[in-house]
Amino acid sequence: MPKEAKTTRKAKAGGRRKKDPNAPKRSLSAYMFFANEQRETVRSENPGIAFGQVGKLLGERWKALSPKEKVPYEARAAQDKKRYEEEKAAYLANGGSADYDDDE
DNA sequence: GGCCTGATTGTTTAT
DNA sequence: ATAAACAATCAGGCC
Repeated sequence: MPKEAKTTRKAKAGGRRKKDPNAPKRSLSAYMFFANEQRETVRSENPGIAFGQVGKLLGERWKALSPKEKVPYEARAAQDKKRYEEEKAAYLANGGSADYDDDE
C-alpha cells in the first residue's frame, strides 16, 4: 500500500504554534535553497507567472533533477542544519522547557 | 528499540 | 502579514 500521504502534516501552511519554548527553528530544506536560486530562473522564463504555478513548476523541476544535481542544494541544507545544531544546543543548554511564551 | 506525526523552513503573488 | 502548493527535515513523543 503506497502511502502517498506526505507525512500527514496539517492542511494549511500558515503560522503554526511553537510547541517548543525556545523553539530552535529547525533547519531549511534543500528545496528552500533550490527555490532561492531557481525562483529567479523560473520567473525569468515565465514572466507574469502566478505564485501557484511557480511553486508547482519549481517542485516538478526539483524532482526532475538528479540527486547529484540537488547536491549543491542539499549541501547548503546541511550547512543550515549545522547552524540549527547550535540553536538546538543552546535550546537544550538553556533548559529545554524553561521559557513560557506562546505567542509574542 | 523503532515509528510516526507534527511543527517548521522559504519561495511565489495578491489582498 | 497572510494564504496555499511545493518539497524536505528533523526532533520529540509514544508504546
